[in-house]
Amino acid sequence: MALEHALLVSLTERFGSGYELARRFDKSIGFFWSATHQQIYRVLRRMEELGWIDGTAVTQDGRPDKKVYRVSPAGSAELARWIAEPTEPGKLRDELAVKIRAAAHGDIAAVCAEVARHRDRHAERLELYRLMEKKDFPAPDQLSGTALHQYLVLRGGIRVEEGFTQWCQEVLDALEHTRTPERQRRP
Amino acid sequence: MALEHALLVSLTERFGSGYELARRFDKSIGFFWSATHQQIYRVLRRMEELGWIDGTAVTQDGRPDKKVYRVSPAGSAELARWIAEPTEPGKLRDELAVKIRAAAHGDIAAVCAEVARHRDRHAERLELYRLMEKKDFPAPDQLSGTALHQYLVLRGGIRVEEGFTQWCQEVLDALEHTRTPERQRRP
DNA sequence: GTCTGCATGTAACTGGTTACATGATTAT
DNA sequence: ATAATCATGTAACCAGTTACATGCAGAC
Repeated sequence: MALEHALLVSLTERFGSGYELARRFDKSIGFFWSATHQQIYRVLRRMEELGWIDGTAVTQDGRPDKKVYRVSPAGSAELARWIAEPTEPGKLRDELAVKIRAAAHGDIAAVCAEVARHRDRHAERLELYRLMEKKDFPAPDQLSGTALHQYLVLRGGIRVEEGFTQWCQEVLDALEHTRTPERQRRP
Repeated sequence: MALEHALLVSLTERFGSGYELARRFDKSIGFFWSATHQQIYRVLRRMEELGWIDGTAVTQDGRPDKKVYRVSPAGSAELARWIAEPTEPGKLRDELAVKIRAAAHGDIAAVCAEVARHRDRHAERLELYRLMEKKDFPAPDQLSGTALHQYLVLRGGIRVEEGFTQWCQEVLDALEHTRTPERQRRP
């Protein structure tokens, strides 16, 4: 049920249309909770039915009409309620781990290539996040409120990506070591 | 599509019934890819239709009959094919991050409690994984084959849980610091 | 004249969860 | 008695993805 509430957060801070929300999701919130525009439209409709948000049709010229949503008092209450409610830590789901575990039943060289690819992807993400950290939060000690919370989530992303890149490297080292054990010790 | 292949791995190493697979999933593979027994039964049926596995009804006395599955040559081929196929790094989905991001719109004390709870859960998992590491893999340098791959996946779990516990602590420190900033400096 | 951006939508499908049912055996 | 374990299943549901459709505006 987090998508609804992620949208409530986004709309609380700035009202907008489904399209705009989908674009916002490509940044910040989308790093840890993503959704396609179809899913967003559907959820917005349901949220409007529930009375959590109010939609207003806005006619535009030169552009398609749009429907702008605002959080209702009921929506704010729901968000506050949800925040205080305990959540189960979600389970991990990593296909790469399944492949590593399955490596003995296939081509180990291919698994290595795959792990290297993932390592590079995670390293890229990590670099992006570190750039954002430097640029958007140069003085983290002085942060408070929403800016602080945004920073803390970004820190989470950084830690996760660090963990993944390091793990991929560890796996690569171990797998390649067993593939060519003698060569490692030659002068 | 990873559940099918996780089941193929499990069945390749030891044949078994749906029930047994579900129980195995509670350990090892289940740490990074879990499934309910209903989902497993359904997927097994589909896999049998595809010819990846062969099921044999086994009558037991004193216990309910069961259906034991074995991987067919086609199943082995499919597993090998899948292993070599590239996969997209899956997106993160963490509700806790959404809550932290939303903290300004609700009760920050409740968010702190939630973060502390998650930190403890992750710390428990971490301890469990470290125990498994010590007990099941006392000499990781000598590992090879499936045992090595199991170990490497466990290492991933350890890194992830380390990252999460540390992140939760960082968030807690930051949030509690802003709640009572003056008291931190009193003698 | 083709491509990108804005803006929304339907339909079909996949993957997974929740709730419930059955029925025997063994352990407390 | 009653609870847990073994073993499988149906049905309904929820969340999310993929594919496709529409149509105009502005840029190249």
